[in-house]
Amino acid sequence: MTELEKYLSRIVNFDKAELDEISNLTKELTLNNKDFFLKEGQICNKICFLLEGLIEMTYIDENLEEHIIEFFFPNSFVTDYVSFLSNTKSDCNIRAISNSKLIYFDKDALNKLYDKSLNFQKFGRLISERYFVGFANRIKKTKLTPKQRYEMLLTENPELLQTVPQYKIASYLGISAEWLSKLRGKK
Amino acid sequence: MTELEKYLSRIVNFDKAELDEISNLTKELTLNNKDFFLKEGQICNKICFLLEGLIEMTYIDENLEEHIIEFFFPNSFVTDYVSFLSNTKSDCNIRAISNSKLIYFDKDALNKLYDKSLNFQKFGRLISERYFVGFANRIKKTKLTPKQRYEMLLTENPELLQTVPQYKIASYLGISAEWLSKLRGKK
DNA sequence: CGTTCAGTTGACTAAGGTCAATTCCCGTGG
DNA sequence: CCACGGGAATTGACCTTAGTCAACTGAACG
Repeated sequence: MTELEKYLSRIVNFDKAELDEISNLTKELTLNNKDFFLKEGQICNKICFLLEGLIEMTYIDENLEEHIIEFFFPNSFVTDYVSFLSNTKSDCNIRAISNSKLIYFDKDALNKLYDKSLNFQKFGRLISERYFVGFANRIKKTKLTPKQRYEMLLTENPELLQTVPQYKIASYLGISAEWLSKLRGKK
Repeated sequence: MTELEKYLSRIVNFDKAELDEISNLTKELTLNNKDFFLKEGQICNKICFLLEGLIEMTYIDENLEEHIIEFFFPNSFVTDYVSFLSNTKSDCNIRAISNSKLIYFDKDALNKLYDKSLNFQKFGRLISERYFVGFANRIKKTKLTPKQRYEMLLTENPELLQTVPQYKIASYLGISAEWLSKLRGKK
């Protein structure tokens, strides 16, 4: 059983034939460090599953400043789901920040799948729901102060601080790199 | 055709029988100003459709401070979708802030529906996706400064400032009521 | 008319940003 | 093995934004 199949099986109770059908749709993709998976202005028409490596998703605001909005780790889906769903140009960049191996579905393939059976529809629904729960929690965290957000990251995701340079963490938390450094020093 | 049916028809191409089936599952609910639809600690097992009135969703942080995370307007769905989906206790309050009329589905009814046909699964998926797009945009906005968030609200949703008291707007924006007042004065 | 609660205003304070200088780390070429 | 060059992190001085608290205004409603 592949990593993708393991992951999927935890979400929906697919039978062997269904898993095969999904696996047959996937294509492989290799990204080197700093390669883009998606550039601002493109429409995202893929959903990726990250096998190994590390990916960042950034957003460019109206002042042309780039903010990290998400890190993606192996065994999770990588996509600009908003662009994907609404078929609109992405305002995000998605970029490998270490050499990465992925597999992906493209949109047409996925939509065909959805129309094929209840289980596949259910799968699509559950993917959305998972994404959604993650984002909803993010919104709640934004009501915290930067310092609280940093402390929460420390307890929930300490390994992130080892694997990602500090200025990227700062961007993710929405604070300046200098201030993050000062926060860390204060301990 | 009811408002709900109109709304649904814009999402999925249901036939008459399907729409009837959905409508038959709904129950009516009236909330007076300040009545709760959901209290912290409860599991949300309903999805409501707001017919008239105004609803707020708030979140109580670890310092026991209450923050508004969403306003709901007529012809939209009202639920703590996270609690609903993951079957966990909500950390949110959902409360009418004017007299409101709603109809709702409960979870069991909806799940039965989902298993009935592809179109209903699709409906569930699309509901999630819509919710999701809304939340994703919220996350991007949190990278802006409070002032920028206020200005964005002004241009995108000016009527909100008429219908909702200012201290609630401040809570929604994540700033103090005094500071919002000062921002407004500076124009 | 008082009460009450939302909104405003001002003085003060604290959190966090900005800029610049410095140091640290690490890879690369000699 | 060393020198140096560049990006990341730290530190300090200074500034801006926003929070806090308290006093005041103002409208709404009995």
